[in-house]
Amino acid sequence: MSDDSAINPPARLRALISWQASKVNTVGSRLTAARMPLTARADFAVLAALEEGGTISQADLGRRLGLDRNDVNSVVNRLHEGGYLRRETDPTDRRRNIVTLLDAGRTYLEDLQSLTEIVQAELAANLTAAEAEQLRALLAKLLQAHPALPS
Amino acid sequence: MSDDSAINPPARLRALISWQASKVNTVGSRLTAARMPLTARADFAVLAALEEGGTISQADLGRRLGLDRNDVNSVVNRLHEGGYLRRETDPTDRRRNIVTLLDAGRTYLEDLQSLTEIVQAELAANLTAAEAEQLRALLAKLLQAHPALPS
DNA sequence: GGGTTATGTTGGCCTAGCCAACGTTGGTCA
DNA sequence: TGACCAACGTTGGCTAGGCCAACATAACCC
Repeated sequence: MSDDSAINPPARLRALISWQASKVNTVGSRLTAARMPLTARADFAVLAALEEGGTISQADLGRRLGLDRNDVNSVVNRLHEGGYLRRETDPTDRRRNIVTLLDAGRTYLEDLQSLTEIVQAELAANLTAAEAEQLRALLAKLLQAHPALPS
Repeated sequence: MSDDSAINPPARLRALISWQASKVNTVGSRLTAARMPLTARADFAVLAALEEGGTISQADLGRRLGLDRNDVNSVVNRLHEGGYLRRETDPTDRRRNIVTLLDAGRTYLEDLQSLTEIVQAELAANLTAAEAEQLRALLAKLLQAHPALPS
């Protein structure tokens, strides 16, 4: 079998955290796509932010999630059309749309949580629990030094 | 300053390796884009594979890099038009295009290597050298359990 | 009261990953 | 040998994601 040698990526790439992260991201997308529509990832992010943050504006959602305003907008549109959240203009600041999680959104969130946990387990299948925790800690520490949004 | 609390992503997301990897990938893209055109990443991958693997076919390139055949094709097109590599049909198997790195490709590769190292340092700015090495090892171990390509 | 800033919204661009289909070529096996 | 099957390169297209620009409205500041 020459599979192993053929599949091995070049050392110059294996040395790059950015390349590895890109590949982990790709594998995660594939595992996710096997269990839910890909757009459910963004849904999950917004729902989780609402569940944790309560009623917040779309702009705040974007800042917490590291998403652009217009991208938040399209996700909120989708979730609103699905009846998962309520969207109303903030009476104290009429520029803002404040968004509130509805009960349907909570159940949707928990459904996605279950599927997500399966995907995480598959993704980290080769790691012990301690290694997975270490990996999360290192990734978090790396991310801590960088802004969630470009500007 | 309510920045810290506002910027913090929800715990449900922080617990996901896939979400963290996606964010690291995004940050890496941003840092990369500040130093080179984004397409140079794919160039770098192909050039590195050629430098390490010698003369190989496009299909082999795809397998080593985890890229789809048509994506390899477009990168090879770009590099060929730039005069960085030679592309000829394999005399022993006329289905294949075998691709060879040229001198211009080597210098281009080294140029990208320099820029890439800067980006890696910026990306891992918050990690010690030991932590960065640990992170690379954990990501590699995670990736080991997954195929580079879907099918 | 005038300029600046934040917000939501629309529209668009590019990269990346993926899939389908086609013609060509090589391999298999009946 | 001939007929099917697999691999390859190539073209074309789809989706998601990250990003930017522009606009109107609304709040803020001095």
